[in-house]
Parts: sequence; structure tokens; C-alpha cells
Amino acid sequence: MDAIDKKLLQLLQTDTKKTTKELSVKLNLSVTAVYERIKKLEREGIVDKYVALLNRNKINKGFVVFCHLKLLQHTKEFINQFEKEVVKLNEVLECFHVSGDYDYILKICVKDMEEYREFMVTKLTTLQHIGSTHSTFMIGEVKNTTVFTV
Amino acid sequence: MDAIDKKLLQLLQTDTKKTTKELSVKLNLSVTAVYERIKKLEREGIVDKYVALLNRNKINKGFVVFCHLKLLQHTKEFINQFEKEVVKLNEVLECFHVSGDYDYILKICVKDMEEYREFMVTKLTTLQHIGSTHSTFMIGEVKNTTVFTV
DNA sequence: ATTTAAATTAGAAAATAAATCTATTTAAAT
DNA sequence: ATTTAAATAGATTTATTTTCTAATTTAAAT
Repeated sequence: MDAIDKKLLQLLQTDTKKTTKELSVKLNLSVTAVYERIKKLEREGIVDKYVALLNRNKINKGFVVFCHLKLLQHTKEFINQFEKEVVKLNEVLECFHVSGDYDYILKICVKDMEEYREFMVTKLTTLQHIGSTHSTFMIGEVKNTTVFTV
Repeated sequence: MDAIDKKLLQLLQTDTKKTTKELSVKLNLSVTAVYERIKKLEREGIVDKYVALLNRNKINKGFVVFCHLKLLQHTKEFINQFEKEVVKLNEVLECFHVSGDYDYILKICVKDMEEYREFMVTKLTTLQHIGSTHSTFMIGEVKNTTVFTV
């Protein structure tokens, strides 16, 4: 992983529709050299996947909520059961098990407050073993990137 | 935006390396039809961009921290200045302005606790107008997707 | 400094895919 | 029924990716 790879990863993380030819110009390499470097990064699992990112606001997912959640108990059974169920909820884009005052931080994307209420009442709080939840609402997006500086 | 578009968006959000031919098979359409639908979704801004997602753990970014942060005051000047500076920090992948007990939730990715300490001391806490911070550490990733169910 | 092996790179050729074009179909409105 | 606009299919052109071979570079050992 040299400086060229880092630059290449930067470019791939930003836009995968650039042709290998375009990348080769930016990196001062031949097309083949770039091609082989990309394949290597893929083989090594550093590049995980190529995806399209959507504009939340154009698909009625502009209402973002961070939900801090506690379980009733921290038994393996309760944890496993909760985690197994929460991943199935489409509104939950992210769920991290965390240290501290609560057990999980969830990022939830829905259309508006009404839809959030509906989600809470009919989906989230029907999961078993939930002790308490605390919702924090996004009022502005300052930074939101998938790009790591390697 | 019909059912085919929704299915197409699902596929694009999961893997953009599928050829239009492969997509056309999955969607029971001709290559051209798929091609035109993709271009339309791009024109409308529903598809925002195409990116490569990296494996955090392979690039020394496996230590994830959620930092809850308060400003000293909520003046426009303090807010603007903080937001202008925080976006420049490469370790901060996400920063959301939120309602509630604190003002911002940050997602920070670094190598380990040592690097996090270094980041806090030399970068984050040197920003102006910060009142307090509270760090919560990820101990497990239950779900982490960029895929919206449209 | 020289040798050696491995990795990387370049350029050309082949294979594959994207983009364009024309004609046809479909669905909605009149 | 007829018109219109949008969506689709198939064929063609254009562009890109992938493979192949050979040359070059790099790093380690002598």
C-alpha cells in the first residue's frame, strides 16, 4: 500500500464511474498498472464493494433519527434475539453495539415524524427485551461521507 | 418510480459492477430499457453517486467512536465556525447537528484507542467554542448499510 | 557493485460492455 | 378510433475492460 494506492483508493471512494484510462491519467500510470492495482485492492478485501448512493431527500428518507437504546438485561440470549430482529428493520440503516450509558445506537431514516412515530409504535418497540429508548433528531447534516482517508 | 425502478435501485445500491445485461435478466427487461431507467434515476438525482466502500478493518479504521458534543453557545457565529472546522477532520466521517441534550453527534473512525486519544487532544478539542464532549465506543457492528428500501 | 527473483508496468490485441440509433410497442388522453 | 408521449426492443457503433506478452523496475542477497 503505497502513495499511489492511497490516491487510487481516494478516487475510487469518490467516484467509480471514472474509466481506468481516466484514473491512469490522474495517477500517471498505464491503464494496465491501474487495472492491476485495483484488482489487488479487491483481492485483499480492502475494496469491499461498489455501490450506488442515493439522495435521501429524493426518496422520502430525509428524516434521520438517532435512537439510543437499552436492553432490559445483558444476557447472551436477550442480546442475540434483539440483534437478530433489529437487522430486519428496513428503516434501521445502522445499529452499533456500544459501551456506556446505553447499549445500542441506531440510525433510522424515514419520511417524517409521523412515519417515525409509526415505526416506533409498530416496529421498534415491539421487539423483545427493550428496556428504554431515547430518540435524537437530526436537524442538519454537517458532514456525511463514506470516504476514509487512508 | 414504479416497482421496477425500486427493484433496480435495490440492485444498484447493492452492487454497481453488475452489467446492464445482468440487470436486464433480473428485471425481465431489455438492456436498453434498463439503461434508460438508470439514466433517468441519475438525471433526477435519485442516484447521487457511485462509490467504492472499503473494509474499515483492513485500513486501520476499525475503532469507531460516537462523540456527543455541546457548544458553549448557540450563536450563529459559533455554529458556523465549528461546522466549518469539523468537516476538515478526516477522522470524522459523519457529523450531524441534532436536537436534544447535545448539539452534535459525530462518528469518528481511527485505528485504536491511542489514535483516538491523539485525535481528541490534538484535533477535536482544539476546535473553538466546544463546551463538552462525551465519547461512546463501538463494541460491535450489528448493522451498517447504505441501502435504503425505497 | 552484481545477480537474482519477484513484482510492477507498458503496449497491443481480444473480449466485453456501454451508448446510440431507429423502429416498434404501449398507455393515456382526446 | 386517433393522436401523442413515453417506454421498450434489437441492431449498430463506440468505448472500455480484460488478457497477453514482453520489458522494466524494485528489493534482497551475495
